[in-house]
Amino acid sequence: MDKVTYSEKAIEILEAAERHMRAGGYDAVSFRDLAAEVGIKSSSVHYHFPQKTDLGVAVVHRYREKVLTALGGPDDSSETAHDRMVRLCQVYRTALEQDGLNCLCCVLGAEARDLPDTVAAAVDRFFSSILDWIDTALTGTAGNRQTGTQILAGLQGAMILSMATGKTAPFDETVAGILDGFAP
Amino acid sequence: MDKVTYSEKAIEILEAAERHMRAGGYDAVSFRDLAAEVGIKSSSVHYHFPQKTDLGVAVVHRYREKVLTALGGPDDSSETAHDRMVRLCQVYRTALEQDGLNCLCCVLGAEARDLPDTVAAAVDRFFSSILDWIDTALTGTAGNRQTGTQILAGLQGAMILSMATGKTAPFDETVAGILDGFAP
DNA sequence: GTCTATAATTTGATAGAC
DNA sequence: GTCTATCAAATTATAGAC
Repeated sequence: MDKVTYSEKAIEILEAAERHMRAGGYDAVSFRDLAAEVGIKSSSVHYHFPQKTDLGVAVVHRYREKVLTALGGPDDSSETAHDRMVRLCQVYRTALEQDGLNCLCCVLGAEARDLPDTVAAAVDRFFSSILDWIDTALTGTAGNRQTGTQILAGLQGAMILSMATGKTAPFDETVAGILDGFAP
Repeated sequence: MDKVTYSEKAIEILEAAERHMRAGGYDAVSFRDLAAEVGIKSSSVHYHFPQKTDLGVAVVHRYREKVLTALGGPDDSSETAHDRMVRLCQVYRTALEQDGLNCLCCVLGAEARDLPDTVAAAVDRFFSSILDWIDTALTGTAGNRQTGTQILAGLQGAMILSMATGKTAPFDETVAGILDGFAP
């Protein structure tokens, strides 16, 4: 697979870049700010990630792996589809409540038209992977790709409303509606 | 009311700024680019909108009024709640298909944490106004504020998925799910 | 790996003439 | 209202020493 390993310092840079991107988008990341946060100079950040697009792609790929890991397997037969959707919603809620930050690909997806092509492609791949996960998680239910799209759209939109209003209520209300679709 | 009138040139600037913001967010707008697009110099743009935050707030307010106008009255008694929700979805779809651009407040809401306070407040007001419209439009049905939040979240998230994947299918599939909730 | 130094460009913003 | 001219700051990025 295309697993990549990073030095400790590179990981510090990736984490800082992710925070800034989730708060303000691709343009909210600056090499100088990142450098100051991890205690080096901006030219040293370029050593780890030559171009900003390299950093952007790496952040999105890493975020994708982190989310998929947090989601766990979508095909554990001891679970119901409802269990899995609860977990999906929980992963998003933790991101919102614990970090106080948006989903990375919610922010980048919104400004996708202006993103460098390689970064936009990584964002596209993120959504594709999450939809695949949901697809498998819903196997054997009335769920199909369309249901998965509706669920994912609801989660992304719910995050926007919560970030824009500064309240968690919109997110929770939307999630309640999503999970109701799986109640008996 | 707080209606504001603008000169023709100011309107040209507002329209250009809206396009850039809907494509790439607040930082995608530059006074020099706007100036070139409307055929004047950047210092002349500052004459119309002294600070960038002034421009940002004006764009959001103007967008809100345009969307509310496009939505029309939410309390026409000759319509059903379903009719009104179809119109709401149609307004969003037109924005996506005709302009090829995201909803302005979907982009700005996603990066709300890093926006200047006055701009973030304008985005908050936009969502509040749309939720009020939906609230009224659903009067007399099982609809309440929570249902409205779910519908609005679905629309915003659907736009993100469609912009990020470059396809309209995710939007249409999500809208179909939303409108199904009002079918007999 | 990290540094200093620097280049080339872009940004928001202002002063003052016309 | 628009212009020229300018500023201070920030941006991505590179060259070369240690």
